[in-house]
Amino acid sequence: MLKNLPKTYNPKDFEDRLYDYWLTNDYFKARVNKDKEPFTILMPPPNVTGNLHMGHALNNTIQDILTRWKRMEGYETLWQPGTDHASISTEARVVAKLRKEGKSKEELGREGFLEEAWEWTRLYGGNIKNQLKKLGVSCDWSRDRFTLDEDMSKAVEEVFIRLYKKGLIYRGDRIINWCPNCVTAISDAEVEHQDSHGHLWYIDYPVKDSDRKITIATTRPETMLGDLAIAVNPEDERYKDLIGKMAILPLVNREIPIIADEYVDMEFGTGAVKITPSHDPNDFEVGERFNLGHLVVMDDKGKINSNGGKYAGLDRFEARKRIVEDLKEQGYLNKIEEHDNAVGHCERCDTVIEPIISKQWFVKMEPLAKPALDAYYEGKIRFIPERFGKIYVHWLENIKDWCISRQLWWGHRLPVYYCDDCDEIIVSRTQPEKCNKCGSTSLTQETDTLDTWFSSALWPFSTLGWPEETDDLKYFYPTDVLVTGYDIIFFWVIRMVFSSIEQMGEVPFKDVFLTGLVRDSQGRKMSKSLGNGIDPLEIIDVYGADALRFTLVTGNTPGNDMRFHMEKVEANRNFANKLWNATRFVLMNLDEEVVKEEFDLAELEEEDKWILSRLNDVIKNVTENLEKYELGLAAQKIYDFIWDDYCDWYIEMVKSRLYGEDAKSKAIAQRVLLYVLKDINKLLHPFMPFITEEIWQYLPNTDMALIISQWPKYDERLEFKEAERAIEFVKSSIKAIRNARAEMDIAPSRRSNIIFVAENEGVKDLIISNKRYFIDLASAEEVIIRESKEGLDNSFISVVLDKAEAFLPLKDLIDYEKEIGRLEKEKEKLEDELRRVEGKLSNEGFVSKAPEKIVNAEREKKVKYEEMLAKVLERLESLKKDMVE
RNA sequence: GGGCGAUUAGCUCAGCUGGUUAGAGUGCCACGUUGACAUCGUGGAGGUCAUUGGUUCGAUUCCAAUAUCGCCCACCA
Repeated sequence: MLKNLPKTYNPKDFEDRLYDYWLTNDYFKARVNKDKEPFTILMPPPNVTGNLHMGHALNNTIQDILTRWKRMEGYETLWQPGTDHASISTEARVVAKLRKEGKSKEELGREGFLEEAWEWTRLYGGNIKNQLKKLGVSCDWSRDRFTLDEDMSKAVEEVFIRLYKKGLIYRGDRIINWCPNCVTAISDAEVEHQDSHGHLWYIDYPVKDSDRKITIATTRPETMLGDLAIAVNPEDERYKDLIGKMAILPLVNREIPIIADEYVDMEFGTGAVKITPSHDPNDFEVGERFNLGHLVVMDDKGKINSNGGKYAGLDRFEARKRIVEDLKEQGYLNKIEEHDNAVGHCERCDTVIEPIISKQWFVKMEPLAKPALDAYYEGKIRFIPERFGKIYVHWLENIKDWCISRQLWWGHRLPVYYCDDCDEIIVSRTQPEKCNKCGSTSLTQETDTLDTWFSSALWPFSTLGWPEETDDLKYFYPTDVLVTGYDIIFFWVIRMVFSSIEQMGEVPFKDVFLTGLVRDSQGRKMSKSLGNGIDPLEIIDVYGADALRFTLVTGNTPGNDMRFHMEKVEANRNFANKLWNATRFVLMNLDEEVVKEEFDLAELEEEDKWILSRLNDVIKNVTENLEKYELGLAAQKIYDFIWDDYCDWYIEMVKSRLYGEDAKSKAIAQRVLLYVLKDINKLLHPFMPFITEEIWQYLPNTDMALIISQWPKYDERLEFKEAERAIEFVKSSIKAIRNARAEMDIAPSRRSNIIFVAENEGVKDLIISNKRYFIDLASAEEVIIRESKEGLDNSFISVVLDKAEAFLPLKDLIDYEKEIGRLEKEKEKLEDELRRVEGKLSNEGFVSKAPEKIVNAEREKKVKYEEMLAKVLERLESLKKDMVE
């Protein structure tokens, strides 16, 4: 006797156990194997101290589906996991923790602080990995990497040094984005522009040796402390005579020149603009052109520094208020206008960014961007969906140099040493003994660390052992597909592309599958501050990982945001339950001895052929969908096949055989049931790995784990188009009969004879050979075939079918009015259809230009509808006549 | 200021290269305790596929414009 499944589907009973089972059997492990094609996916490394959120759940589910599917297809699959040190974020959290303890970063010093940070990482670092495991991810944990691992760091240094030697990394004074809260420079990508309602302050600057004034407009009046000029457009008639004169900076009484530069827009404001080279990127450029020099008036915390005179020490926003007050008081404030503009905010802490001149390290982007663009144009990189290619191109075409130095400690320290005596810069992996210029032995290492994305940009090859030429690297690189959120294209995707092309000479991945955002049920972004986040782990706890996974991939297309509804998770849990119970049913009806043999093609009955043929189709379509990354469609097809075809029809059709006396027929049914069930579990496995593996363990004749079983293949011997047509006829007839009965309020339990009158021998045979289904599924007492309609009067319900008519003798129940109503409805439906078809066919253009196949199909429909309509009309007339009498 | 996406049943969404009686889940209504499943079964109601043009024999599907919502990019002080 076969062991059967527990009575209720309870994912908690087996999900963790199966994950351990897969792990201990090394099924996730990838090895260089020359006999197989490799398939590689890089997991976007989550923040090491982070927690699993729906975004992770979504993209890791997708990656796992692809990985499991490819593994079953026979590829040597590597899904490379790892975590990211997330410098700014982690450092901020450690700093916050220290603050709570009354300590500060500075007190502890660099080493002490790093110890704390490592401790923190050890404490929380495992969380996200364990959470991912709950989801069922089949990545190779034996290859787990952390961006601060020694070999990862080695790769980082190597790339830094190479780029420096090539002149692609430089140090310089540039306007960068400064976050006064994080106290570090950040890159352009890390700045978020937010529209805000602000003001435009018009300030009068007196012109020296004149009674004239020149009025400028500014959104940041506090920066006037650092003004080094006023600029006007050279073509501007209003100011031509002032060019070359000096203006007097109000409040500080410093003299600044009035200069002319094309950059000034005559239409905006007053056409005159204050130039603050140290606090504005445009002004910086003007300053360079005119050699204005620099004057920084703010410190790293966003406070006015000693160059700000009496305002020194004030926070920038406080200073703004005071300066405006003072200007007003002293009569310099001309007017204030409402003004909307986009203000840069720190992507991580939401603080208003301060553009400020600062000495930082940069990657020269132009030479790196070019090959990355070419790769795209040459089709070496493909985006799914395609539209994101435009975003990629646009960013690369407008790229600016990448500021990579951060004033943080948690991260990769720049491999840079400065000579204390001659300021020589030495880039070296280890501390040089002496300065190679002046010979001084007094050298200091750069204190800055690198942007976190500098290290994750190398992930595609650093994880495979680069710069060593490892076998892994040769075999698994380049990777096949990257699955990530569209919000990370600039941060990560692009940087991996140019870094990989530069170092490896080849793109890091062929396809980029972009996911959308998972929103809450009201369409809002899930966020901590709103408190509307849904914890994937709680969902898994209640409904199981399979239900969650299925929810995340169905009814969703790449790159589109989705809303998360609990009802959907529930529906998918129900689906799992359905499969569970279908399996229970099958198992309790299998004879172990019987199913040891496979079914014989010659002995198949009609519905066997039908389900096998349908399965064959599903295999083909699902595989095609997966190849095109149409995961949602693939999932839907499997779902429909299992629920509709297998459970609702095939199992129901086969029941009488299982309970019947015909041993041979019964045996075949058992074998087909099992055969199809096995393939169902295979097809569903990538999507719902746990329940399918669990079921697999109970199925007879399975000698290995489902996870490493072979993906089903389309088999042309199992294509039975004729049987499909036959069963489709049976199904639609049963539905029509059920429908008629329901509309006539006849309880399903009340059986009645069904009398068929067929129009030709073929249909007649079809009905005879499928008799039993009408008994089992359409509440037939007995199925009777008659040659003509004679005697089938109005005491019978008439169900008009294609090329046949069914009659249900329900004399005592029949309600003429109801029956007329039902047939009227049928009539209208047919008439509508007929009108549509006739409209088409009477269209000259359609008949002459449309493909013959389409035209013929319409012609067939026309005949069919006409025939059916005639029958309906005949019946209606007869009924109405009867009514009158 | 540029670019992009969405608009299909009450709700959430599929619908891939133009031809289907436009689908699913959920919700709603009616019926159902048949030996896998009430986390179920059977049936039903519910859509002029945002609007307007265009291409075409034929448009939910392709093109253009409009409207509404949303997103991304951008140094107009």
